[in-house]
Amino acid sequence: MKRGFDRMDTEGPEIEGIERVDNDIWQVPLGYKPGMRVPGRIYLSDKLFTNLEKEAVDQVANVATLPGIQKFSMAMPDAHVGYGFPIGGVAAFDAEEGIISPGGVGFDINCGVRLIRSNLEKSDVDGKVNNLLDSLFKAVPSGVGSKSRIRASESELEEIFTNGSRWAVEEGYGVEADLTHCEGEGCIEGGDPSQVSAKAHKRGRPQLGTLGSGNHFLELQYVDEIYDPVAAEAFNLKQGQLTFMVHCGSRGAGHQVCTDHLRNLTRAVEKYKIDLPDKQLACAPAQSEEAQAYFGAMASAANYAWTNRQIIMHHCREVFGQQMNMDADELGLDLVYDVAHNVAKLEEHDVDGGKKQVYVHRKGATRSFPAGHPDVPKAYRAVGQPVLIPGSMGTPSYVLCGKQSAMDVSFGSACHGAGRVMSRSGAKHTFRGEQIQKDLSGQGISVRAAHPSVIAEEAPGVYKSSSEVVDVVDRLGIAGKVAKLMPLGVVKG
DNA sequence: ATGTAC
Repeated sequence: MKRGFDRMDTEGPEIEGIERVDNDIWQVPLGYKPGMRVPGRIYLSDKLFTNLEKEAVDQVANVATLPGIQKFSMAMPDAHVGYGFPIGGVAAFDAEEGIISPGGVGFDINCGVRLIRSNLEKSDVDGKVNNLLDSLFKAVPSGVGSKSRIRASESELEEIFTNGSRWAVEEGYGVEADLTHCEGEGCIEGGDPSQVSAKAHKRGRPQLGTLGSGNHFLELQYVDEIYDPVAAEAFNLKQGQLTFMVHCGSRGAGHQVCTDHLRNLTRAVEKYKIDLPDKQLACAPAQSEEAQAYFGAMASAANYAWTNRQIIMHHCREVFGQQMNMDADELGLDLVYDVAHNVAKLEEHDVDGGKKQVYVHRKGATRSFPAGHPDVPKAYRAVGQPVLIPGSMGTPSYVLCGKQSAMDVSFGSACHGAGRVMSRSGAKHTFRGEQIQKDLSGQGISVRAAHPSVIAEEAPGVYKSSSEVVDVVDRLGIAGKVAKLMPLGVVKG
């Protein structure tokens, strides 16, 4: 196997000081680093353990030192090193005594995934995949700095930042059911456009309905396997069915929000005299002006991301209509669900035998609420929320459903994807985009990309096995496998 | 992830 050149590729068989406490559960004990207020927990199989970076474990321990952290500083099986907090990290902080930190959310605020089902079967697109991909590639601007034809006015942008994807539906980019089939109905309450800088407004205005770059994609897929027939029926999924996935985030607007507020919260660390093991953990007391300003801006960026995915989905539906020569009812391109992978949310959880309000930071982690939870859409209340896990390019994606254990062990959270094992720079040295594209084509998977280098950076070999990651959360009962989706064609940013 | 460094 080809290998890259940087430390992310080194296989570390032993990480001193961490302990296995159960199958797939590793503990970072209080003594691992000074100042830890709670232990760390890393949910990981033996096999994935060989890819675990020591620096990611150190980050789990660093997060455990933050004021007001509850139960454990956690990392999902797809964890790897991130800015301050690990990607794949989950941490909940007391809403009164705790902190809020942009590092716990990441730069791509509400990077997330939506899944669309259809009345079509795989065979219905035989010989049409390439035309569909070409049209999708044209309909959704992609790549770094891409812009759309939509120009939201200042008042429209403020509405999007405040209320999320409802604006898009009211403007005709979708239907009411798209909102009820979306995490939080496409909105985090508390979005505050006045905390979003003029620069972030300016970057966001021309980017509604654009895909972006990196691991973001549009994917034509089919249901290859059903694991849980009851949940699959609730989600309106069946064997052989054509599905469609959108993976993207808040583009330049979210990035700018993170940049702006990191600067502000770095100053707040001194003001509130918070002792940090790593400057990248910049944060402020949850109820402070600075933390609430960040939260309002972060919620705005999250709302922008949901609107972005809503508009992208609408344009893709139009493409399907034209290419398949079918109307909306015939196509049945209904939104199954949309999940955020990078957000902080104010939620109620059971802690120490009582209910508590906490700011749950999920950075590369999916909410995974179980059956019966009031925040699960009514249509899915009997089985749990859909948990959408995109594969890396050319590998399967998974649909899971939220399970009760998630509420007990991970503040209602599960993994979010495969997780990188090689950096982008390593990947560009190791792979050539044209060759990867050819290899995938040989497997029956067509790829379109804004630039070949993106294909190299996102080559299947730079990610862990999504199947292995998903199996860990399934075994732990954090989320249960419902269906496996295989790619037919991909549009990369 | 990102007007891919300020």
